[in-house]
This record gives sequence, structure tokens and C-alpha cells, in this order.
Amino acid sequence: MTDAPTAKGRATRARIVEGTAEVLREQGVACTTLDDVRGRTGTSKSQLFHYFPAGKDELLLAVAQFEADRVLEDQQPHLGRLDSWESWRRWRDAVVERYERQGDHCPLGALFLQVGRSSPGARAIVTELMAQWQRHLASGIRALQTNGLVAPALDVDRTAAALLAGIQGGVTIMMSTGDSTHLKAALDTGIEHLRGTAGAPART
Amino acid sequence: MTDAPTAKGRATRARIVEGTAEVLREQGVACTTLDDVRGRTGTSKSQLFHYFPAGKDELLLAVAQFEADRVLEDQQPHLGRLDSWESWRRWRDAVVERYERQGDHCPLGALFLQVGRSSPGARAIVTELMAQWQRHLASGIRALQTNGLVAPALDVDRTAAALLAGIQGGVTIMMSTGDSTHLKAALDTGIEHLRGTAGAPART
DNA sequence: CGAAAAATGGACCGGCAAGTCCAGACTGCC
DNA sequence: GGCAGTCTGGACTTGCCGGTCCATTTTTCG
Repeated sequence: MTDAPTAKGRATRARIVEGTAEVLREQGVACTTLDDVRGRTGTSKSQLFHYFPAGKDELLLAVAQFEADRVLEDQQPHLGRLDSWESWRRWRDAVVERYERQGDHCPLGALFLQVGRSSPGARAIVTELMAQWQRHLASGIRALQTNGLVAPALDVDRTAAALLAGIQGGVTIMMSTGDSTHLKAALDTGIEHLRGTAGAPART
Repeated sequence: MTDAPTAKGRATRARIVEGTAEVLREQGVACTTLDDVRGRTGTSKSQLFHYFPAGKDELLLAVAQFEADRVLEDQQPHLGRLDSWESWRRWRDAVVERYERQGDHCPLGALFLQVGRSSPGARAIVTELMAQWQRHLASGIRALQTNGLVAPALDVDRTAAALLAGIQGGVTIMMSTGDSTHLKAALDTGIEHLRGTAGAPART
């Protein structure tokens, strides 16, 4: 992915991707030109096409991947260790904090719209991100089951899917309205639902 | 809103909005030009600017409003009468069906991205849509409470917000992955959660 | 050191699409 | 029937922006 013969080349490429991500967050995809990217990253047109021969779309796709990688990273270490109510609460707070900080701009959503559904690459990035995210949530729920905090009969995958949907929707609405109420409601109601199914009252 | 002196004028304006909506659904905002709109609606450039003096953005905004109006309409009559489990189920099916038919294109989302968060108009449209939608859900939940099907202590507004978020997220994910699993999971889990709080066991 | 490969700078091109303009056709109304 | 306002057609302008090209510099490596 980050294939470049020399160290300098790799550094430049990385600078381009990161700089583009910044610009994109600030002014949105629609309003960002290659010249903006040039300005921000201190590169020339030929460099852009040297590292992304297929042009703007290829660059945007690289940025999308870059942003996608951050999404789950930003939820760590909480997301990887969802085995108690306390850890779920910490994760919930991390998610809310991350998206409130991000404000009303969704880099991935915008990129996705621009590059287009048609592009197999874009779709693959989002699909993979969602799958990983849901996998984390599901294994968190299973951990709760193991600890006797959640009913063993619960349909784990469906519940994880619903929770993920709630988060996505909460973020979407927040970006439209600037209000994180829905995101919090989705998270809290989702966790509460898990709690409601409580299996055998837990010991320890 | 649909201000035009003559009947002919109003008809033309409507034709432009509806035609543009079609084109947009087919090829997305990014790839749609005013000439595409011209072609589809059988109009001339001057007509476009006659009815939408501020140009493309104004047209897109009008289309956004047009699409927003459809969203709730398409869920009627179910959305307006959510007073029994059966009616909730019918509504759930209507939502799934509507979005599965719509496929992987979200007119509103795309329009919103294009016109930009910055535009006060765009934000207002989405905010109002969400508020109305949530109000419908909330009054549906209250109806269930009245009928003794849901715990009176339930935080209605928060639950409605969470459900709405789930739907939004389900739709978002569906558009990215082409799979409606998450939408269904969100709806079903949300309704199940309501059921789980069941107040006095219902009679009838 | 010297040649090949990589990296960089920036002028240039070409097309596209938004928006302008004015002339002419239609409509309604008295 | 005629005039005022509305509607329509389409050629034209304009600026922007993605992409090309080649000359120059820097790095790598034997």
C-alpha cells in the first residue's frame, strides 16, 4: 500500500495523505482542489501524480483508508476490552468524546459520497470497517455473557448490529444538527437493553 | 415556496424539481450537471435560472426539501398510527421495504453533503425532518403506554431518539454495504426493547 | 565518481460546466 | 387586439481544475 522505493518517497507520500486529510476535514471534499492539497503539503502537481498515478480518486481513496484506520484506533483501548459494565461505560464516553470533538464533519462519509458507491475500493473500505467494529462489539457482548452479566440466549450478532447502527445514525444526525443527543441516546439505550436482559445475577 | 405567477410557471418549476430528483437518484450529485437536468426535464438554461436565480445550490436545496417531504409520506399511514404491536410491525415492514427499494442511494445525504453543512437552509431541512420523525415515534410509544403495553416509567423521548438513530444508521450502513441487516436489526431490537419494558401485561 | 533511477518544480493544456444575456414566443387581462 | 409581464431557447463567456509534460535536482548504488 505504502509502496515507494526510497524513504524520502514514503515520507512525501505520507505527508500528502495526512495533509489532504486535514484539508478535507476543513473544507469538505466538494470544495477541495488539488491546488489546495499542493498548498497545504508543500508539494508540486507532478508529485501528486507521481504517488497517485490514477489522480484525485486514488488520493481520496488513500485518505479514506487513512481515516478508516483512525476510527477504531480512537476507541482503543476501550473497544478491545469490553468485559464489564464499567469498561462499556468508558468506551461509551470515548465514542461520544471522539465524535463531539470531530464536530460536524464526517471525513469518511464525505469521501465515500465523492468517490462513489460504484468504486469497489470505497465500498470495501467501509464494509471492512463496519465488519471489524461489529466484531469488536459482539465479542464485548460475549464477554459479558461469559461473566454472567447478560442473558446467554441473547442474539449477540443482531444486538451488535443494532448497536452499531445506532452509533452510525447518532453520528449522522449529529453532523446534520450539531447535537449529540441521539448518539448518546443510542449508546445508552443500547447498553441499557443489554443490562435489561441480565442473565443470572452476577457474582463478582 | 412554490411561488410562480402563472400555472404554467408553477408546472415547469415542479417539473424541474422532480426531474432533477430523478437524475440525482440515478447518477448522484457529484456527477450531475445542469445540462443533465436540462436534458431530462426538457428545459433551457434560462429557465433553470429563471426559477432558481441563485443557481444550482438553490435548485439542490429545493430538491432536498422535495425528498425530505417524501421520507415521512412514504411511511404513512403506518407512522401516524403506532398504537399496537401489530401497527408497529407494519410500520417496520414499510420502512424496510422503502429503503430496500431505494437501494444504495441516499438522495438527502448526498444533497446535504453537496450543499454543505454551512448552508443554513440544508441544515434546517434535515433538522426539521428528524424532529418530525422523532415526534411521530415518541407519540407512538406514548400510545403504547396508554394501552398498557409499555412501562409508564420509560423515557419516551430518549427511546425515540435511540430508535431514530438506529434507523438512520441502518440506512447509512445499507447504502455503504448494500445489506439491510443492520436496518432490520436496529428496528427489531428497538421494538423488542420496548416490548421488554412491558408494563401491565396487556389484555386484548 | 558516475550513471541510472527516483523525486521535484512548475508551466501548460483542454475541457467542462456554471452562469450570463438577449431575442423571441406565449399568456393573461383590459 | 394590443400591451405588460412571463416564459423559453440557446449561443456565448468565463474561470476553474484535473491532468500532462519535460526539465532539473537529488538520491542510490556499484
